[in-house]
Amino acid sequence: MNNNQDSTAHLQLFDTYRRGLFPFTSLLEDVVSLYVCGPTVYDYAHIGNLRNYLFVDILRRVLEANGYRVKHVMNITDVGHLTSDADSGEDKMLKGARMRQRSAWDIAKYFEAAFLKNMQQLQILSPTVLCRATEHIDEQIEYIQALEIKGFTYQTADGIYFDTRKLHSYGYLARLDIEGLQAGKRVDLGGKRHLTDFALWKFSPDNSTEVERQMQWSSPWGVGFPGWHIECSAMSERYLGKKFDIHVGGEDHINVHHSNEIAQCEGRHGQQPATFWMHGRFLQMAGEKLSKSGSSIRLDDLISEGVEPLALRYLFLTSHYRSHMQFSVKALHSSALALKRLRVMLASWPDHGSVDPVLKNSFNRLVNRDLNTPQALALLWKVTKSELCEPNKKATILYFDKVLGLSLKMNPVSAAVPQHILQLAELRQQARVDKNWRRSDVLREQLLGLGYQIIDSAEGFKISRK
RNA sequence: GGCGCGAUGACAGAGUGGUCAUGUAGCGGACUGCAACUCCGUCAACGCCGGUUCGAUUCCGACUCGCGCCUCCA
Repeated sequence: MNNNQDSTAHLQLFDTYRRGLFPFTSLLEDVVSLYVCGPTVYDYAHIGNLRNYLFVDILRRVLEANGYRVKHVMNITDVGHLTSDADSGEDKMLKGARMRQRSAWDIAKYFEAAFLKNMQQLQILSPTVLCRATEHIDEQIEYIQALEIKGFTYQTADGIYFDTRKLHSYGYLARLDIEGLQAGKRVDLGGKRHLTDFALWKFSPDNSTEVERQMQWSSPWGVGFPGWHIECSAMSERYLGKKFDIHVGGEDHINVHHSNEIAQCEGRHGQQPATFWMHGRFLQMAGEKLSKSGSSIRLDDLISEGVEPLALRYLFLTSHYRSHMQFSVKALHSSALALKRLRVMLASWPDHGSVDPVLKNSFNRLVNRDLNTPQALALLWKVTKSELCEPNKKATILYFDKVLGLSLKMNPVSAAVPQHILQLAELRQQARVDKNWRRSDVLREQLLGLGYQIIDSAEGFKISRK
């Protein structure tokens, strides 16, 4: 909407379903309905998880920059496999040790809060609706009943399953080769009829030797809990209807989770739920993906090493969301430095300039081309070196920052400096006046060790966090 | 075994059939008591082999290497 410019300026997004870049048009005139597969809250989010939500945040901001209001729904998967039976080893032992004496419900609540805090630290806008799987059990049961009535389900010893053979289109999103999969299957089918069939409802183990599940509900099929995929279908429909504009998730969801969501929706309504399917690629470290169970890095780890959260945001924006990114502390530091330099530069420029219309246009064009933040950042740096007057540079860059979300207006130099630090800095200044170079160098080293950097100038000195 | 993705300078990472990405680092210089900050200047790349083309890092094909999903995972 309201893109009165040429066609290249119109928002274009990559749709996994059609495997290509397409002009974005919304179902309703000025509202975009967006569903995001949120976190499973059984552990801390690592920075790879966070990258994906940052991608969503950019999408949201770009949509808003295009004049849309965004109805942004994200689920919290708080139905986990947090049973007391250890069916997948060491990871759960670690969790148990960390969270000893706490129920599955408490754990979900705890990690949800930790996740939301990370969102805030990265200046990721809150969804307009945040919905928990455990609070929508009725909708899920109803959804399964609807599928049952249409004949897409069957029962096995451990649950109710979706029969994927009943849908000719199954797996189209992932371009799955069903026959090939079947031929090369590596997993035991259990009671399933076909490899791609999946659980809609799982029965609680009624074996008395096993400790009772902490999270379970009664249903028409018996006591149990919902399958992995049904929550997203049930909740997206609840909040956005059976057809909405954009569905987002990580690349790992293409093959299974989203294929199954589509299957559920096609089973019930005869159509797939979203116009656009968008997927963020993984962050990697040393060439490998990060994982919740293996070695991973959390935002809190970085913060405790003195890294500002928004430096991570900057780093992520230097790559495209559809590329794998190699994370390293070195790269993070280079981003932190770049970010700081931008802020110092902006702080030194006068306010009350006006946004340059040509550059504004170029910026919008870049982010409208499938959220090309790397090029948008490159443009930003070009603005700093452009012929514009300083107030206008500043206004233009702050306009960019509405999408980038880097708090470029923050002035690192004027940030509060503790009194004792300031005193040291003044002692050093006095030593310099006395030409006591040795003493002044010692004090400078000391301040640096405390994380503060002195910037000398003709008029005196300034001090800022390193 | 099935499906898919990638290979760009020291690092991170865009992009393009023939002109510069960008940031950090490096190098040279200015500034400085010495530094830092800042400023000016500067080096540097497109995995390998063929093909298409006047011309390919960019298009096509083979190869090598790497990665993801198929099992909870963004």
